[in-house]
Amino acid sequence: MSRPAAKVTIREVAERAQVAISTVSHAFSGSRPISQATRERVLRAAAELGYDPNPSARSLRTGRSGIVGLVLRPRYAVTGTPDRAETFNRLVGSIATEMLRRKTGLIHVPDIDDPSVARVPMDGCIVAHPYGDDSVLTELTRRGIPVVTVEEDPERPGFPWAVRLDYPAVVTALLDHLREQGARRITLFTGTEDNAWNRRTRETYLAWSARRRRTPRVEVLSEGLTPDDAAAAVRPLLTGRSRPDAVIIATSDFAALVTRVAAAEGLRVPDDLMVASLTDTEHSRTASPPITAMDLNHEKLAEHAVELMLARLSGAGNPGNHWSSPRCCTCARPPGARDRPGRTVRRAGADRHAPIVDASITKR
Amino acid sequence: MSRPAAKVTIREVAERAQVAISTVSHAFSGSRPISQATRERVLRAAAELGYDPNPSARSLRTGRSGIVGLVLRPRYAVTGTPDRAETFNRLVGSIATEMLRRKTGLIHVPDIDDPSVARVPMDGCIVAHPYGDDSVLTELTRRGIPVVTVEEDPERPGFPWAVRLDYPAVVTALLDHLREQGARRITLFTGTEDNAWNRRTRETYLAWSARRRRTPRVEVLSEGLTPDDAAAAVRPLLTGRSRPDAVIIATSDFAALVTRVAAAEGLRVPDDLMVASLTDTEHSRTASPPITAMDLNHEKLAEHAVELMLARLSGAGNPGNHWSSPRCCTCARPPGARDRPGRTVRRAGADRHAPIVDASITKR
DNA sequence: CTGAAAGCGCTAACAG
DNA sequence: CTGTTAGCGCTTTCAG
Repeated sequence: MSRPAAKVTIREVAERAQVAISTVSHAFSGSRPISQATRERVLRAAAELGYDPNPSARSLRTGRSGIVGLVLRPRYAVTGTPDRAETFNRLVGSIATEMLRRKTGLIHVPDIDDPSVARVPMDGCIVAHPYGDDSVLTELTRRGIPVVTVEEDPERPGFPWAVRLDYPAVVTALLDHLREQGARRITLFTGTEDNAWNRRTRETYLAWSARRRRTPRVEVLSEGLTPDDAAAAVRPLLTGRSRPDAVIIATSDFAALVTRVAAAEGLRVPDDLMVASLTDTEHSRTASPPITAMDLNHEKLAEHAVELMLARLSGAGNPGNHWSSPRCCTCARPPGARDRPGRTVRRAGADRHAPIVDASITKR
Repeated sequence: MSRPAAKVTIREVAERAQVAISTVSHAFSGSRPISQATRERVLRAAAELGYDPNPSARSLRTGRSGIVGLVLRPRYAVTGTPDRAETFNRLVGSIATEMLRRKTGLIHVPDIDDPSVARVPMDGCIVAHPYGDDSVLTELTRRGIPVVTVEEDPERPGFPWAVRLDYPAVVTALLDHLREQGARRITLFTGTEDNAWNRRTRETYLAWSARRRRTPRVEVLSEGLTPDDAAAAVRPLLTGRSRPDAVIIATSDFAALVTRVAAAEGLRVPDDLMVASLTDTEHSRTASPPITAMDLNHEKLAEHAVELMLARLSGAGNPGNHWSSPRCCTCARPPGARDRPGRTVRRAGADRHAPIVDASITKR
């Protein structure tokens, strides 16, 4: 019982149970008929010795580890502000929880680009928020590791194993909301991270502006800026004769910062300046004055990404065929397509795509 | 370059480079002298073939995987309320971030008790918030896997590889704060989870009550209760002639709930009833009326747990000897001991213990 | 400095 | 139904 924890192998179990090692193996896996008597003898011997199968040996032999990797791409997600940490934590927590439910190991993959870092045994890998033409996707593909992404790599529009967010719908709703509140000149402060989040939101903003015959105004604000630098960059853009009466700021911590800058400039929020952000965090939820925010719905993204990964690993040839939970998704809609509110559009070939998750906006 | 991602082995690299496979191995590991010419030939062959060492084969051979496991014990942390999720996410996120910094793989271990679930290759395992006489600790120890815990198993007080929280100091501070605000009858609502959090806070409450010559009043509220059941259980205890003028409720979501129950009973918070919680979440931070809360300081716990784990894996015989970051810790203080504010106590043998992290309270 | 060979512990043919 | 055996891909002696 309280044996000194020496690692006991299948061979010792076989000896003690007086059977061949293959019998022990099969007694556990059930992959071939074993007489009741033998099975019991084996299991008892194993229990007495405290046998525990060596996962590396098993993986080496079978070629599978039963482990899924996770890589979170955004540079500023890990280091950085509490807001970024919150976003990171929410996604990681959701994926971990979902994997736990599925009783499958999830491993945070350390530095896939650094050759000096030890490789990790994974059957597949979830890559969250990839960049355009993402190098990690390239590398994993080269290694032959099946990948599922949370949000698409914007340079790989045809990649079918991506869970997408429906940006056009939600960003349009956000813009319409601001407009209904009286906004006439909306400036978008976008980030420098080249991912779907920045790209799609910008595209949607431009398309909306064109449709509404408004002059778009896009400013770039690096996610890596210090609060002071960000404030300094934003300040001159909030004043002057053509100043905006509403701003959309990608990162929520910068959004909170903008409200302070505005106050310092004598602008009242939201009367003189409405502020909205493209990610929802505690900051945006509790800011005073209030900040309207887009919720990326990490929990749903995670749930679907995990489901998609497991489907892919169990041999699904393409995402659509084996997809089982179209609940919150509009799977029929090809990426980029927009449908009218309340209307479901079905198109040929659409079932070859992974689902699109609905984001939402919280109006404040 | 864009080879069809067939897994290439060390043998093929050896063939292409016209060397023995052991030479290839050593060319990568640098564990024996290799001539410059051969090394280059090997590395080029590897690059051309897209060689990627098989981690399972390596682990099988070396006996180490370079991966650390993570198990989060509290039953209600994963499923359950948003508050629990936040607590879970914060801890998981912090540990993941810290492990990433250390370029070491972190794996969420699925269901260690369930024999049908595939084992996972880990060199060590971090167990967060273990129960008293925790079965997972027992099992891991039996398997000979080095363990570090976040908070101690209350039934294993001598276990040195535990990062502890300084409950006496912070809970006493919390009680003193309530008392200074005028609280005369403080009731503690404790949970049913048998872990350090519940035990230590209760002990401290009882000790404080004895010291202050107050009659302690402890009520038990299972963490698994639905909000409705929790409300129903709490309601009668808030009223009556000997009703408390302050309550400390372990879980913050129940704390928020108590404020609602109190309001429904016509009690004003905090005038008629002060409310404090033993964990800090967005709920407690933003509740109105305000909730004083204890912050478990997950980030620091995580940082220290990871550091301790890596120290243990690199052969540290005991925690104290290899401990390098006593910044926020009062390592000299044996578990349970209290020192006077602003005074550092050093005791013999204290360096054999892992650090004690300071929690804090946020007064609201 | 390099090669040959022995396994790490397990699974999956293939024989009985 | 059970036993024997050949490796999975790698590291590490031990010889040259």
